[in-house]
Amino acid sequence: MNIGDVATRSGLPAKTIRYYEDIGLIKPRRSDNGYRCFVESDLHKLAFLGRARALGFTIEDCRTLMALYEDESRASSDVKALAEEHLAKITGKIADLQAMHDTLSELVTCCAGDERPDCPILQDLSRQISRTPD
Amino acid sequence: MNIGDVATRSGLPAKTIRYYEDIGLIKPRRSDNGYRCFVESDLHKLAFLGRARALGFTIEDCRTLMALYEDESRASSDVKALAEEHLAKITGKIADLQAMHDTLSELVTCCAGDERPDCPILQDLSRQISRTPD
DNA sequence: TATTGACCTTCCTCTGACTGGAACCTCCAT
DNA sequence: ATGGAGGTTCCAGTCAGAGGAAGGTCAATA
Repeated sequence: MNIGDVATRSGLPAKTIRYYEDIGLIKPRRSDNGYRCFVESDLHKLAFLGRARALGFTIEDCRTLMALYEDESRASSDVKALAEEHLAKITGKIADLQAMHDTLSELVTCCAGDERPDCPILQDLSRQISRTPD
Repeated sequence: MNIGDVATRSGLPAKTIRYYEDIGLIKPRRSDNGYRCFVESDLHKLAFLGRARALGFTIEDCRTLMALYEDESRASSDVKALAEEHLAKITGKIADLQAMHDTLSELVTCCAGDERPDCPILQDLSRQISRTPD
């Protein structure tokens, strides 16, 4: 298989696949003409990577996950620990975004959104900061 | 005020303040010794930027918000539109993260997390992808 | 006066995970 | 012979700074 076929079947852009080879996540063979020559196991790895990335794992996490996947003697606790750590990060991000959302949506609700300049959004952003006491 | 004072009072790192000058968000004067010389209005702008960034607005959004803030004849609808656009992006990100969270937390729940290699997380990541039909 | 240490300056590189583009090569069909 | 669709490498850019090196400045102290 050439890279185009693998891109189609894995759903990953060819650029991304080349990048994954660059950073050592996959090691496809080469044909005599220099083209990358993918076999089913390469495709399988790429699909694995694609799904792990879709779950928000970093590339380094993916590297670890692949290593665990290929290690027949792994302990599932190692996988679970990695996933839980990642889950905690996701939870944190959601909380951050939710806080932004809440603040912003309240400001948006308060803003008339008409042709006048008065705007609670700008007012909030420009709140006076505490001065140093004289 | 030197940059250290402004950093303390605005809560922004000095590096960030220099960067904001670099990209033209602020234009502090210089003292004879070459030091940046900040006045209250610079501090006010930095606080504005800090809050806008804390709400997740991009730097370019911040640039626009500052321009609107300084434009006495702005229409609040312009501010509101920008905020609503940003709010929609936040909402989208939350949904994406929530989907990851849901999937991942289910997988984590299903994983025994012991010394055995069997792991539903890895199983899910390595699901066979559909083959091209023969 | 010399020196210390805190503070300031610019400049350069690095981050993550790609994406876009240029310049060039290869294959297959016409 | 040519055209177009694929493939290749390499370089630069993204975003919003962070980290660090090399050096200048200032105020206080010995």
